[in-house]
Amino acid sequence: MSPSPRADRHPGSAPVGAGPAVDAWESLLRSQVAVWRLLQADDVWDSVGVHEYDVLHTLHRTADDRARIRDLHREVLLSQPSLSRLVERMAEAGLVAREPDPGDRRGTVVVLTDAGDRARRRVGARHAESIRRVVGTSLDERELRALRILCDKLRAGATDPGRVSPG
Amino acid sequence: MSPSPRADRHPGSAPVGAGPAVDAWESLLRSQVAVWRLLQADDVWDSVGVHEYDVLHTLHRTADDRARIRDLHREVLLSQPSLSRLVERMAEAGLVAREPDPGDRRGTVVVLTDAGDRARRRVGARHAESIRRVVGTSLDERELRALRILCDKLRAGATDPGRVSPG
DNA sequence: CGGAGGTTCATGCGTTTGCATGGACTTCTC
DNA sequence: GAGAAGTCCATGCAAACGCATGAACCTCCG
Repeated sequence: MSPSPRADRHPGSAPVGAGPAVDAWESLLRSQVAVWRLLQADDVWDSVGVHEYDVLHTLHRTADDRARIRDLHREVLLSQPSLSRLVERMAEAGLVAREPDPGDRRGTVVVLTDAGDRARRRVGARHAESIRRVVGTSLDERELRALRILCDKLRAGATDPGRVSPG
Repeated sequence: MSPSPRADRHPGSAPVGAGPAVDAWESLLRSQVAVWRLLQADDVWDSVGVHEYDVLHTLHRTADDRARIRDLHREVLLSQPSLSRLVERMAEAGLVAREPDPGDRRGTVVVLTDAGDRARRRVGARHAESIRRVVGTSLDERELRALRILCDKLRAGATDPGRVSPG
C-alpha cells in the first residue's frame, strides 16, 4: 500500500531560478493568491459572490451596461457552462436580465439591472477600499503605475491573436 | 417577471480610473486571467490537474520534499477542506504519501513520492516552456525582472502579519 | 440555393468545492 | 497540573464547477 517516499534529494532537477519569465510568472501568481486571500476574507461580499461581482463589474465597464455571454466569458475566469448557469442564477436573483440578441439569434445578451448596479456599487465601494488598503500600502504610487503598465503589456501579449503553437 | 433594465447611464458612479492601487490590481488580475487561460489550454497537464501540480511544486520547493497541510494551505488557493481531500486523492494516486507529524500529533505531513516527483518534473518542464512562450515573449528581460520585484514586494506586504482591520 | 463547417449557448452528469462542524491534540493561564 | 482557549485536520452536505454533448443559428463557398 504505502508508496515509497523519495529517496534522494533532487538530483538533476532545475535550479530555483528557472529563468526570468518563469520567476516573474510565479511571483505574480503567488502575490495574486496572497492578495486575493485578504480581499476575500476582509471584504463583506454581502451575499454577492466573487464571480457575481466580476460579472456585474464587467457589465458596468461596457458602454451600455450589457454584454453577450461570449464576451463575458473572455473576461471572467470560468468555463462557459459555468458562466451560463451563473448568469441564470443572477437573473433569478434580479441582478441581471437576459434577453435575446436581435442581431444574432444564437446570442444571449446580459443586461445590468438597477438592483444589480446598486449591488455592484455597494460592494464595489468597499472592495475598492479593501484594495487600497492591501495593495496601496505595499507599493507607492510610482510602483503601482509601473506594475499596471507591465501587467497591461503582459495582458496585451496574452490576448494577442498572433499567438502560435510552437511548431 | 422581467426585471427592469437600468434606465440611465451611470449617474454618480466612479470614473474609469479608481485610483492607482485599484487600477494596478485590476490590471494584475486581468493579465493573470488571460495568461492562465493560455497556460491551461496550451499545456498538456497529463492527467495532473492544476491544483495537483501546485501541490507537487510547492512540496518540491521545500528543503526536504515534505510539508504540513497547514503550510500547503498558505500557498495553494484552495480551502482547507478541499486541500485535505485533494491530498487524499493524490495519496491514492501515489503522487504523495501522508504520515503523521511526530512533533505534533494533530498534524499531517505530506511527502513527495518518487512517482510524484517524476510527474512534477515531466509536467513542470513543459509548463515552464509554456510560460516562457506566453510571458517571456510579451516582456523583455528587464521588464520581467521589474515585474518580479514588484510582485515580490506586493506579496510581502500582503503576507505581512502586521495587517490590521480598519477599526 | 444548399449543404458543410464554425459559433454560441444550454443541459446531463460525475467530480470538486466551500461552509459548517466535530474530534483530537497543543498551548496558554492560573 | 487542570481547565480554557486555540490550532489542525477530516467529514457531512448542498452548491458550484468542468467536460462532453446537443440544439439552434450564422457563414462561407461551390
